[in-house]
Amino acid sequence: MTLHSPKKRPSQKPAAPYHHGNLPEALVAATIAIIEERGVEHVSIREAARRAGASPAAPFRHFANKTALLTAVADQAMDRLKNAVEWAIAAAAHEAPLQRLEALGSAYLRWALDNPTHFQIISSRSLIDVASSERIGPANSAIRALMVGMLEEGREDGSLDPDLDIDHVVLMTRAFGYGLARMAIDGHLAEWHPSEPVADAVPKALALFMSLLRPKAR
Amino acid sequence: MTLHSPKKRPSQKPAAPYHHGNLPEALVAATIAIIEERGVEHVSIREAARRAGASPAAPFRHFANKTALLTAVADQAMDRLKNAVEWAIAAAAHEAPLQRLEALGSAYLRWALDNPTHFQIISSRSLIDVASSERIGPANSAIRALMVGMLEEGREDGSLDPDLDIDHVVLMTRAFGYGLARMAIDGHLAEWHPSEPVADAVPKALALFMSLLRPKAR
DNA sequence: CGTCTATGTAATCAGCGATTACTTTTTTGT
DNA sequence: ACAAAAAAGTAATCGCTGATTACATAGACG
Repeated sequence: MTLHSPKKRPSQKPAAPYHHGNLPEALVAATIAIIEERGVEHVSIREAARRAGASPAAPFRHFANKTALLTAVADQAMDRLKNAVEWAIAAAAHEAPLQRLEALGSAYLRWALDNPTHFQIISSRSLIDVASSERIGPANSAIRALMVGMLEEGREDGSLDPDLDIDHVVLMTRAFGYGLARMAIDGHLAEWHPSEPVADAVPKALALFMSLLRPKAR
Repeated sequence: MTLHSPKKRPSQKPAAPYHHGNLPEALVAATIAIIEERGVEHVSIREAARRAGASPAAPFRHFANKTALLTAVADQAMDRLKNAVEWAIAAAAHEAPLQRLEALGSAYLRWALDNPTHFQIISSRSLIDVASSERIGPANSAIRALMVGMLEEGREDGSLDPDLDIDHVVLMTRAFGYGLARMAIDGHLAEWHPSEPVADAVPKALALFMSLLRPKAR
């Protein structure tokens, strides 16, 4: 006890400094882990704080409430979905417009099935607050704009019936894709269509839908 | 205090007998009221018990847990949806098969928009336990069977492309209808398609979808 | 160096789902 | 008719939750 440095904390491990360093990110990561382990309905602020090594009240310094925390998770998830979609479109850049639309739908559905918990969060409107997010609304608008562009192109080159109102085609397409993803993730699909594994039925349904969009042989 | 009847309870009002009479039903009704007032995520067993005039523990004599209570609500809601759909089909009994399918879809969507809270409950797979319900699974199967019947009829009379696989058409149709209903109820539709009131967009999207199902002019 | 601010904690509140032990009523068998 | 059993209620309690308040500490910055 003579020449030892007069540190107040002689313990070996760094022993959790008073300030975490990056608590917000740690909380988001912990929340994602909870969701993946136990489902989105079991998320609790206190558990996230526990995992991040903070007190139960600490999260409230960074997130006004539980909704804000989950909205931060949703923001991150939405970025990933948007990236997945944009990457798939870029890979299909040389194809016909309705092929690219199908690629978009395929990427959307694949991402949803691969990341069901993230999909549930960005889809929820009771757990998150879309209005207070800076990413979710714009990302959805961007995806919609891509769809509109492809459909307009398809109308010009004759691969889409020119009488169709594009706004409603976009809505119909989104309703189909969203409904299919939710059915698959929430378990409705397995109940409704038990004859086939979900992973097989989803792309088949998408292909069928796209085939209806194209002009029939005449 | 002499000739009065020796009743133990001389109070004027019946004063809440020890046994409620029909607590299960009262709890289901109270739960529905809570859902409609404050949303499905604010349902609590204790609040339902309070409204039914029972102690916080009383509900557990009739429902094993919160899920069981909400499943009872869902059972009742599913009956109503099934009735709405069957009534609409009966009213269209004289029409062509794809017209009847559209009538089914229209009734489904109208019921969903008119009863958003009930729709949310029967659609949820985290709040209720479909496997332990005696109504939900069969009702869904019945609706699916109606759709299959109409589509088979449509294939025979030439109003549906005979190459289409009916199982996948049914799945696609259900995904579209379910997705559209959820988008409308959860608020996605207003975000995605802001140019038009939800109540206008839904039937238009349905009509558009049905038009794709019919053979094109050739 | 000293102060201000950001970030953390402890203590507390009301509400929740669920369980246990106990009480009261109704049903039922003889 | 009546006692025993079953059904239906209650009170008290547990551990958990979201959120708030008052206080403590660390870091940033003049």
